[in-house]
Amino acid sequence: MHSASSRTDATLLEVARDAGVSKTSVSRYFGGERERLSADLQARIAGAAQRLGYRPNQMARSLKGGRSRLIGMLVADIRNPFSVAVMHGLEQACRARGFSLMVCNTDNDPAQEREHLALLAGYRVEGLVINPTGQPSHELRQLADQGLPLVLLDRTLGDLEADVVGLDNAHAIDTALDHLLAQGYGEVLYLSEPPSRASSRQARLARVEQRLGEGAGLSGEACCLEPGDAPALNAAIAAFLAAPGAAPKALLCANGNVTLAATRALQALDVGLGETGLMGIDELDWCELVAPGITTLAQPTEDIGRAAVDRLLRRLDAPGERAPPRRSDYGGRLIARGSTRR
Amino acid sequence: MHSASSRTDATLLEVARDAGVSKTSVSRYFGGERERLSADLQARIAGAAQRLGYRPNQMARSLKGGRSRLIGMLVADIRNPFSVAVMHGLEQACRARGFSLMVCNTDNDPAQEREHLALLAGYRVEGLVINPTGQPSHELRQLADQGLPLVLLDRTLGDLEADVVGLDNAHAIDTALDHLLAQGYGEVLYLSEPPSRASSRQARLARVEQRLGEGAGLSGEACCLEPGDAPALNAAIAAFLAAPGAAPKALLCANGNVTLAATRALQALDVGLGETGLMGIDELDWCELVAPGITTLAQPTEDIGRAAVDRLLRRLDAPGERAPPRRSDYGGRLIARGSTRR
DNA sequence: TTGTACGCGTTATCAA
DNA sequence: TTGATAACGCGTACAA
Repeated sequence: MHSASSRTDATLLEVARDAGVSKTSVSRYFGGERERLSADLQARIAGAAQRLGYRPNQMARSLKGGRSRLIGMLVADIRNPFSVAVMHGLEQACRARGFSLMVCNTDNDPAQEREHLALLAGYRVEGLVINPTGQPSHELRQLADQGLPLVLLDRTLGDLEADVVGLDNAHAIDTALDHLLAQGYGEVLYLSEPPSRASSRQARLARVEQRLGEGAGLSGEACCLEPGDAPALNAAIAAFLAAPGAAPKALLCANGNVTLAATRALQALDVGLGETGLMGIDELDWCELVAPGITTLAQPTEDIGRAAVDRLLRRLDAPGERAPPRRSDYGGRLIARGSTRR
Repeated sequence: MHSASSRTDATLLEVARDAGVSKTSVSRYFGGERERLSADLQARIAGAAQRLGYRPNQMARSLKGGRSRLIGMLVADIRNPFSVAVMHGLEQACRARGFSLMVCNTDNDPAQEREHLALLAGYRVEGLVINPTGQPSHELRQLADQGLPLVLLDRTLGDLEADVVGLDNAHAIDTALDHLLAQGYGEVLYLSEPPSRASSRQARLARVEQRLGEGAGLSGEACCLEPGDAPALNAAIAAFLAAPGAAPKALLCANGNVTLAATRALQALDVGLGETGLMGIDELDWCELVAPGITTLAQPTEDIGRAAVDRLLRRLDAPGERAPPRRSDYGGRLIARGSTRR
């Protein structure tokens, strides 16, 4: 029963010989043209393939046809649940349309990004979905210039010619601030990681500053801190809460990581949630568990994943068209909980 | 600056022509044999490759050489942080040793598992790391019989010839129960998903029942529920807490999912953590946030990932040896928090 | 409906 | 140190 130890896979030719037919027929059988074969041949081929444990060699297949049927994904931080959720949507959409997804994690490291890019290019992925780290690397620009379909998640990247799929940041900020206002909060501290080169952070920050500048019942400030700098975060929050002001105060967090850090900080400062408002962009499964529940704005991650694949395949179907980059924005969903109930 | 829209990658032959050398020399240059080429040739090839934006075609490379340099991973639930953490370790280890990781998510669906298996086999992965769903599929058994190196994460799978890497379940249970005992709890409710075909769940459950049967200061029971059946869970916990008994009571959760569900249930029942003990296997980033912090037993996920790759490559380096399956167990790390402090 | 012959981009073998 | 040539496994004309 156990086969030889050589680990040589059966080839199309072997199947053909075993079945007593030609290579072409076997190729047709596995290439989705079974109808064109006689019932007899089909049975013989199926039998032989079964017997030999034959599997078409994708490498050879894509070498010949030029179609690898592979989509690459570059994700900045695989441990970020948001990235995983998008990846899940992507993968589903890819499979549904006959593609496979090759995922590479860069750990926010430009060197790893370059390395992985070379890898994906080597496997001749037909499209690339990227959750970019910072500046577009030379490798990436080169691929883009070659005309490889590119979709950026959540943020634009320099002047790169690529579609962008992500949250409608201005609308998301409006939704959040309107919610806080409606709940009776008047003073807001917006917490974000440094927006430096991440366009989505810039967009959110800009909208926050615009809204807070307008007045209209809300005032406050924005504060950008390096992720992981807990002391600075604690200090910033403490200062905000200690500052004089009659209106109830609330914290708005730019993403899931910040929400996590801010929740830690509030616990360290022994501040009650709700009394002081807390709200974050990105829904996480623990947000309902931290009493009395943390209000979030959930991103439609599956939609985003699907949209990314759509963009990619649209470009693949119209090769050489060079349509202008397009951006698709999706709205978030407000999940109100106790942390914004006074 | 912009290249043609055709998306045809430069080939080795084109580089050779542009550089005025032979294919062989270019192949040597990119195949890691640069030392054997004269400085002049090296420079000419480098220039031409640069100019043309050449990237070796992995497909063709692996077609010829038979080495795809690909490791496949099949994960049952990509949204499980434990899986992601292991995947992270795997990926690092793969890269460090010149391999790439192709990850497929099965969403616990046997049909998807089969499909993805066919895919990975098609790309001629040289090894497979699997977080199995249930019964070994026919496809999987076939690959194993062919001698494809296989590593199972966390659970054995029927009589499949494969290495297994995971937690030392008996030791983990002992650590957990000893901790609960030391903290003064005497009555334990062990919560798990149905162990049906998952060997690690069986192992944990068996050890729990053995220990609870021994007495030695601990008594209690085990309760297996379908994931997501919140009403049943609430009822089970309520019954446990209502039952007469002098000793302080504690819940022990078999994995992260169960911990999440149990935490929800305890909140619904308005039970204070600590007063009633709560402890879970698997560390999650929110466990410290749910007041007063949830005690966990963290799995050494990165170690597990690395070990899996080690096993795989060891078999790859000794082809045809058919060493007997081997199992590697790793110890967990206790993270004591307020939920087990009375 | 079935088979023959060639090429995809690369590496390996052998000769110079 | 270099180069010519034959595979690798498959798809796809084209011919029968």
